[in-house]
Amino acid sequence: MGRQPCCDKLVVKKGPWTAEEDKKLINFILTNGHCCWRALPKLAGLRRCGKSCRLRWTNYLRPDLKRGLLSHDEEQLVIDLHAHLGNKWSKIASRLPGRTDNEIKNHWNTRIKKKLVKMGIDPMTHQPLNQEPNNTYNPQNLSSTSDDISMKPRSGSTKETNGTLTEDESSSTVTGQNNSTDSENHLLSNIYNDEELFSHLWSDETTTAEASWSDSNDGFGGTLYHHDNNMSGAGADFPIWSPEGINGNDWTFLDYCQDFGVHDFGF
DNA sequence: AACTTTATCAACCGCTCCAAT
DNA sequence: TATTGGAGCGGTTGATAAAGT
Repeated sequence: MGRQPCCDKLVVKKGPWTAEEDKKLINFILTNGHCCWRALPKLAGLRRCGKSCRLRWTNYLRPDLKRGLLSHDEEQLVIDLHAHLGNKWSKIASRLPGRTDNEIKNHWNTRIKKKLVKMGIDPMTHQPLNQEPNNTYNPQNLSSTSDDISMKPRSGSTKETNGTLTEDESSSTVTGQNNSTDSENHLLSNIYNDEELFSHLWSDETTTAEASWSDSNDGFGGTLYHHDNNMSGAGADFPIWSPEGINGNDWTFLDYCQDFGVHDFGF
């Protein structure tokens, strides 16, 4: 007996989500939470697969999402984390508040990968190209060739035990020029400079960001939403939310709701 | 201006993981 | 312990925009 498909492929709609569908999904989750993704589409009146709803929510509609291009520091952190974790995009994303695994994966494949190759670094091994993976990695060879990404030296071998990195990784630092905002820089530099905090971030325990999301998930009480000024392109047409309410708060979640009609969200 | 190529990103697919039974 | 089914993850695709010729 085969396994039942997650949804009736003949009934479910595919392709880009419409504003109307977004509205239904947001409205339902705000009101009821997402108890069961499989059952959600029917309950919410959507002709979508539960998986599709989950993806849409986690990658696009979630209120704590920070959209727009990754800042230099975020990019640097992704490279660093990728060197430790490999293509574990969800784990990497969990270290970058407001970023999704899909977003990071896309960014890696479309931008970072190319930059690293351009710099003569193998994106998969993080070793210089034309060099055996086991050979000693010498970051000084790279610093002169890197344009806007600098690779930090790997201290010791990459180790991960049950998802928790050992101490010599936790003390690693990220260097490089940046073009992100002062607040981001301050935040990130504090993280990097605080070994204890960084060590904590390496652990698999729930991060502060995740916790804050959890806190705000019960109807988003007390959560501040903001528009990320850095966003660009198509993303600018969609809601940009973050729980911290930093970086200039000129577009709130409620504004977005207003576009649909606040009443539609049950407020 | 028209066409082609390249880049980007939202969304889908199929698989694995893991909790419940 | 084995089975089942939901959730989540990573790879890939396809549509669209932007850049180049």
